[in-house]
Amino acid sequence: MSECKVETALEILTGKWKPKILFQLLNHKTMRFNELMRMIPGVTQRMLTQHLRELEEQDIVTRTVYAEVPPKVEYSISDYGSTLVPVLQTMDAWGRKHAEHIQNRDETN
Amino acid sequence: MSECKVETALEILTGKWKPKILFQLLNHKTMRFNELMRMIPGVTQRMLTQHLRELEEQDIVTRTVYAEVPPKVEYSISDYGSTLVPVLQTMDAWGRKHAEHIQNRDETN
DNA sequence: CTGTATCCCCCTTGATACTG
DNA sequence: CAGTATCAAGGGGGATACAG
Repeated sequence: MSECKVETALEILTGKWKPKILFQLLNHKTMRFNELMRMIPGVTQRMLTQHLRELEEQDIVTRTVYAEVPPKVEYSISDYGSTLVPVLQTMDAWGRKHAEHIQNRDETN
Repeated sequence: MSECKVETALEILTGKWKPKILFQLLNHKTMRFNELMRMIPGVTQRMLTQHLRELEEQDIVTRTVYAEVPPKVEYSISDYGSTLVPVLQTMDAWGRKHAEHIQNRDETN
C-alpha cells in the first residue's frame, strides 16, 4: 500500500444496509424492491430506497424500471459492481476468523 | 459467502481516522502518540485517543506505556492485527481501480 | 408496488480547555 | 508528552404518513 485508498472502498460499503443489500443481490442475482424489503429484516422503505440509490449512483447496482401497472422495479449487481465480489469475500472470510478470535479471547477469561 | 460477516470487518475499519491510523502504523511499524498526530492531518487528540482505544480493545493495535517522565507511549499493529493486512490490501487495490473507473466515467460526459 | 415527504433522535465528530 | 472533560454541531438513520 503506497497510499491509502482503503477509504474509497469503505465509502461504497458504508451504510447500515448496504452489505445486506449486496449480499441479497449476490445470492438472488435480481430482486424486486419488496423482495429486498422482505429479505432484509428491519429496513424501512426510506432507507432501502436511499441506499439503493447510492449504490446505483456508484455504478454498483443496476436499477431497471418496467413500464407496467402496478410498477415493477428490479435491482441487480452491475457488471462493474461484480468487481467488488473478491473484496467482499476477503472481508467476509476475515470476519469469520475474527468471530472465532473473539470467542477464544472471551473463553480464556 | 454463505452468510454475511462483511459487517464484522467493517466494524473494525469504521471510524473516520481508523484507516489512516492503520496505514501509518503499517508503514512505520511503531509510533508514538504525537507522531501519529503529526502524520494524520486534521485529527484531534480526542479522536485519535478514542480510535486508538477502540483498535486496542479489538486486539488490532498494541499500546505500550513506558514508565518515564515525560510520558512515552508507543503504538503498533498487533500480531493479530496483521491478519487484517490482506483485507486492507484487497480494499486498497479495489479503491485504486475504482478511482480510475470514476475518472473514465466522468471523462465520457 | 415502489416509492416521497416530514419530523425527530442519537451518535459520531469537532472545538476547546484542562491535567498528571 | 499523552492524554481527559465538557459542550456543541451535523448527519445518518428511524417512524410515520402520503402518493403515482
